[in-house]
Amino acid sequence: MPADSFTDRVKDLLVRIPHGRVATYGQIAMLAGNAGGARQVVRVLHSSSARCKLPWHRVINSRGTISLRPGAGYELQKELLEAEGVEFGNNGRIDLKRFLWSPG
DNA sequence: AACCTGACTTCGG
DNA sequence: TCCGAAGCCAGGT
Repeated sequence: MPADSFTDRVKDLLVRIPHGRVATYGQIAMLAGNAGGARQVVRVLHSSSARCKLPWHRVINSRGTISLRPGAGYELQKELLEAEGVEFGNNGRIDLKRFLWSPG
């Protein structure tokens, strides 16, 4: 498989997300050079998280909430993020103003 | 090659 | 602010 595909660039970006920060699917897709490819980021996470190679828990949706449904990993992701210092609001939202990762 | 699916995003009501 | 519908791309079947 190609080494510089969109998928591989997504992997590189994911491992660059700093500890205690989060990124959105759309953001990763855009940084990887494929705006609108948010759903592909999901696929990458499936592949890599299955291999326990990437910090999949640091990826959330544009609303600042966890996309996983309760019982399907939601609580796990929340705990992992809180363990890194990410704070959740009463409604389970993360303040993207403070925790969203910026490659700059 | 066509169809299906998914941890999304955006828009309108 | 919340909900439903439509649009989106790539990999798996």
